[in-house]
Amino acid sequence: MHLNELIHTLKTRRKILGVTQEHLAELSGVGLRTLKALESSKSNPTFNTLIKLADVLGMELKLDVKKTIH
Amino acid sequence: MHLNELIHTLKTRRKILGVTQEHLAELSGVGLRTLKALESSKSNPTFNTLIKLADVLGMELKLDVKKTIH
DNA sequence: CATAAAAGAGCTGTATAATGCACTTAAATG
DNA sequence: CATTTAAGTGCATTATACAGCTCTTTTATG
Repeated sequence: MHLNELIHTLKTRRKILGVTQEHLAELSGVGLRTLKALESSKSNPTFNTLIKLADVLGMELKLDVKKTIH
Repeated sequence: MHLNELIHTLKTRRKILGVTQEHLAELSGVGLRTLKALESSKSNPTFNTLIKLADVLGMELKLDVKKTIH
């Protein structure tokens, strides 16, 4: 999952939940400016930032060995 | 997946593949100093750094909605 | 279509991730 | 157990993530 895909996933999830950027920023502890920059592809977020957002959105980051369908 | 877990996963995978930090740094384009700091829990890596390492290690980062076993 | 709400951007300061180099410590190997 | 190789640390620099404030643009709503 590359950055654009991840951004899209986060953004879509936020909208599904009906949460504004401002509210998500408050809930997650991530700065509003940071969230805006992230969602508009203006940054390379840190792991901590992603985790904070994912937690509030009921999501999780996973790192797995790639599997091929055989 | 929180940071310590992710670090452990990366480190374990690197060792399974029998790759040194130095070699992984070269292959991934991540600075050796950066990799050392990451593996010894001295940093909060960026998404790009994680992707670079995951790619070389045959792994992938995923962001999914949490599921409960029901 | 006017107004309000949300999203995005410019400017800027601070904190820290990324990096290289040199050195130390730990682990592996003959 | 001496030597080599890998891993980890201190120091310093550069780049940039994070943050808040303000303003603009876009989207939603009456």
